Amino acid sequence: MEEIERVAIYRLHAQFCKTLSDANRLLIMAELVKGERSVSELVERLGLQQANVSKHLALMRDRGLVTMRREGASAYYSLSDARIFEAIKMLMQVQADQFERQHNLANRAE
Amino acid sequence: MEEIERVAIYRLHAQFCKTLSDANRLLIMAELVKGERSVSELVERLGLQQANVSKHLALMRDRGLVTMRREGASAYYSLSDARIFEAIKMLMQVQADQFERQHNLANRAE
DNA sequence: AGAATATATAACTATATGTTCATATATATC
DNA sequence: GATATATATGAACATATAGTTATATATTCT
Repeated sequence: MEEIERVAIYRLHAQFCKTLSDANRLLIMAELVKGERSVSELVERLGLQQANVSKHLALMRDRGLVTMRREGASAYYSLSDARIFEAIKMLMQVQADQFERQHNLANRAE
Repeated sequence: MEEIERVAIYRLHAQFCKTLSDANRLLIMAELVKGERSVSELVERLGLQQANVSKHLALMRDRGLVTMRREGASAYYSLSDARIFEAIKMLMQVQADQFERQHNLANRAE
């Protein structure tokens, strides 16, 4: 693989990862992993502004993390691929393990 | 789990994910997954500025993604947990699959 | 001690991003 | 067709972040 192509791929993937790097978007995904939700359901459950939720969803849709289904005036969103939340969980576990390790070290130091 | 705590956890995790959301940092991690590297090795292989690499490494170290070992004047970095790159690979695969799916749809439409 | 090498950091600039408010668009209901 | 409801979007602002240049710190070698 050429170096230029390689860099381009990582640039693209960085943008994909950037979509995971906002707390509100992670909360939205944690909600969607339970099942399909409409915008207003997300607004109500997460206590965010409607415009804010719509914007996050538009971004996530652009980048292929969620899909949308229209039903009347409502828009129902779902995760496009279960592995996305699998990866998130895996990373959260790494972080949790590190936190615990640090905690143990701190205790042993007392 | 309380809602406030839940949000705090996702905020922390978002910061962790944010560390994955830069192309140069992903390139650094792709290099480190092959094995320990010094700063100058990374600078040479990736063609980035030394100050830039040092900054990214400092950030990654702060957030627990890499560990550092000093040897003389050199600093050797490695990934702190193999699962980090596993998660990255998983997400890249999701993206690759989506790309392929879109490509197939485009071909079928011709 | 002084020079050379390796890494880190501070200051600065440019750019990207999240949030909010206001408004637009689309669908359903009367 | 007018009104209400659901969602999307544009403008504006504040903030965060990446990259660069210059410099500081630390270590090795002579």
